[in-house]
Amino acid sequence: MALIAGPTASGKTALALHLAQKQPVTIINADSAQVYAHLPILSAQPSATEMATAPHKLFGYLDGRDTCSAARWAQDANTEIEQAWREERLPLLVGGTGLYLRTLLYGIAPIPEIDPEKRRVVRSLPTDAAYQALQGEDAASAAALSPSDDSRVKRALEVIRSTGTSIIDWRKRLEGGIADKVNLRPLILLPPRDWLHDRCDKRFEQMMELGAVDEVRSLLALNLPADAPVMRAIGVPEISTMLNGEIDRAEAVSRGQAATRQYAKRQYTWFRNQPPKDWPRWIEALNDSDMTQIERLLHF
RNA sequence: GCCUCGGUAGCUCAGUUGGUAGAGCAGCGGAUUGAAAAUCCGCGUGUCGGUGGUUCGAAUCCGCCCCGAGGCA
Repeated sequence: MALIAGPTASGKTALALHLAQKQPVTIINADSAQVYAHLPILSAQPSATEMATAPHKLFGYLDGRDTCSAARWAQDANTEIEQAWREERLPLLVGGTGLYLRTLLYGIAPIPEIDPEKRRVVRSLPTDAAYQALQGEDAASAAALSPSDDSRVKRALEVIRSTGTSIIDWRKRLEGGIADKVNLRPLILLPPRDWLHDRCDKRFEQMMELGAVDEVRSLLALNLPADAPVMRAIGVPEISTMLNGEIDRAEAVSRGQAATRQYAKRQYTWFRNQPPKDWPRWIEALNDSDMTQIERLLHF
């Protein structure tokens, strides 16, 4: 199994398509926004033409009413990997969601599904109230978190309320990882920041030209819950604000570009520090002339 | 040509009676265990347009010059 990871706009898709010319592969999406069906443009899914050149899996396969999760994706990815093997194709994972990839490879705590009603109650709490509750119900977790870390505070609270066990105890076990069952050939793209920023800026402008606004308009018409993950994909809040008439197009573009750069930076930090040290890092801008060398790194 | 206003961080701007400067945004570093394109933590990065002067001390006061906007001609 091969793996290409790196920040947004680092050229992962182009690289994957190039590699797909070299040997039979199944390209498997490892990006948490590209799993949803409603934002092919804004989430930067490969185009239909691109997808026609090789089997593509887990792109746009979920409805926005669904909520993906690291564990859900890892399970689906595992299924696709095994299917690819049966077809004698190399699974080629491509994406920028570090947590998803980590879960697939190294597993995750076996926490049961959260009671939906308890989740609803927890999520409706203001952050400080949730933190106060957590201090009372799971002091150890509370002590380990920043009181303003809304999503982690609420996750810890829903876990203690739904399972009766602290998330700290759950996390003593990791289950489901496939790292020791696969021959992994990973590559991390960490191109120069200036180059990446430039590509982030151009990419968002291009998305606007390709119809991102219509895409968001259609998404809004579905009236999905405000906390649906697809609703907070980069560009959705910015373009929604524009459609409300609060900002003009130029401002929406500039905010969308900034959000893209900030996201790329977070991914950069993740991929620089979280993956094993022995995973190769490609730190140059991605050029056609480097392809031979990259193929060698990935054992193509 | 004269008058007025402005020139302080990458951008938009604060800066009280003179004590070598600080906000927002952007940016940078970090965290990340079932919403992760989320969430959170940390960090001012500066010849205060230039130059001469007053002063123990000037972003702040004075002179001259440069640049930008507007007004009068």
